[in-house]
Amino acid sequence: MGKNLTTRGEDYSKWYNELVVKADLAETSAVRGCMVIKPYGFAIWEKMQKALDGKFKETGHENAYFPLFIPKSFLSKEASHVEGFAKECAVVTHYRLKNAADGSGIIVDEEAKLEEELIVRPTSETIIWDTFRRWIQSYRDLPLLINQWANVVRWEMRTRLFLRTSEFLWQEGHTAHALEQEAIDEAELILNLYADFAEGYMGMPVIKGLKTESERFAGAVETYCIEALMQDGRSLQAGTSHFLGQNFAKAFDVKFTTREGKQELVWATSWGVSTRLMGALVMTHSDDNGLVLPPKLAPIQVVIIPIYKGMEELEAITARVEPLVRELKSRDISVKYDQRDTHKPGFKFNEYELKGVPVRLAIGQRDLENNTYELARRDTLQKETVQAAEVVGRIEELMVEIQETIFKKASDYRSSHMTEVSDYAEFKRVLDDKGGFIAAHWDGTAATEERVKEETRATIRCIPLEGPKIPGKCMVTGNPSPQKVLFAKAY
RNA sequence: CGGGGUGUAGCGUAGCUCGGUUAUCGCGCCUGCUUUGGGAGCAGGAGGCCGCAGGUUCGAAUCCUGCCACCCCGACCA
Repeated sequence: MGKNLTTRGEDYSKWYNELVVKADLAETSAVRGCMVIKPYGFAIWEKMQKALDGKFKETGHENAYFPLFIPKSFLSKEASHVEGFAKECAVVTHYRLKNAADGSGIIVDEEAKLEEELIVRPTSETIIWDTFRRWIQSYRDLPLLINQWANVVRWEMRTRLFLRTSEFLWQEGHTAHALEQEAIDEAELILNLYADFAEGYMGMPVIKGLKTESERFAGAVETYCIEALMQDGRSLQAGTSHFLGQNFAKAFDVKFTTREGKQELVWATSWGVSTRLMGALVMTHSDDNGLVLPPKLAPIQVVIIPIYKGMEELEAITARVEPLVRELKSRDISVKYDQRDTHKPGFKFNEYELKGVPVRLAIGQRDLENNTYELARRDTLQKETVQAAEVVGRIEELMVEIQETIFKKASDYRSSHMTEVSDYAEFKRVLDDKGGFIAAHWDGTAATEERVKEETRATIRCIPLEGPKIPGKCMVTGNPSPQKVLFAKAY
């Protein structure tokens, strides 16, 4: 473990990569663009999964699982969908290997060529809608609210741990509805669910909005998104929820019989969040000492570190700690008592700070004599000495306080990096000097959006759903604009 | 796929311009003793096809050719 996590600003990307590796979340793998998620990182992902899955179930969704492979012909059934994903698909062409005749090793057996190539799913709309056609006959089968936890593969040119890997884990929801408005309501329900999760669990403030046409999901009529601001002033798309209209119903011929006996196409949504949220979590809260995890997602919420000389002292400390561990566990607080004799307390302090454990509790001879504990909180690095009788209550308070404090800190950062501008010169100046979100008027055309992107590398992150909608004039062309939109450099 | 860069122990590196004993240093790892309230100290030890293949040479980490891999900047993207 080094002390050199301090390069933020100068080289944020390097800082991020080192942090992910040193905090034991993940590492690059031997497979191009893929990563290995390590046990500590996966434990955080599992907490995210559990919280999200609970929310999906509360709102009537059910989990299912669909194939990893998609026949090439399925993908091409929806025109804009295939166009959006064609350039980044891994393709299975053969099903057998053999020993090379010249003994040089294993080669692909050309005789085992598939008649139809299989695509490793980049997303599952097509395979799922092919299935939905058989599941949906009548209005009684609707709405159909399905989610799947899965891995997908997108062969990106450039990858970054968690933020963009060739293979990633996610959940993808796919729903079918009898009425257009029902599907729109579903897409918005999920958008709000994602935002509540991001803010309530991750402590990460997000902006809910609509994507512009050019940023829209391939095959969607409307794409809703949540956008979060990272500490280097760039925006990260943290989740999307799509209203698909009847595009996939048409492509896969999914019709149902209405109450009146008529045949109609169903209305659809799809939505997803991925392990990218792990990257967002790291980039939102971490500091130069390492990760800062929100208590609601921390695999270890409290770590207890004994400070002792000799086995007798350790035994005395352990005798006092064990009932405390039981008490904390009974209150659903995850606690680790680290009595390894192979590392000194100072080493452990730094290790758990690096890993973002919200609360550290230290106990030594001094505390045994005074009947106290030393509590240290990760978010502010403040220490306090607490009487033994009050320690459980104080820890419970801290779980809430830390969750609130880091959310507030991230919110304050975002507020201070949200700038309203009225002209293009000011826009460029703010973008260069400060970064963050910039609210500006836009004439609604793809041409203007493209021009801004080329000239400044900033893109329209979203058209915000909330806040004032005051008309004005486009900062570039001067043409009328119904409301300001949010620009930022993005990941 | 375009432009730039780097491959030396688990990680980070020196050496390469100008070829020459046993390949440098730090972290980590192993053993022992002493330590333990903020990343321990001392002593000893293990670990290398110097990215791969070929060439030049008495001799190659170092020079030449080819290949491969990775990183950064673009284009692409959750």
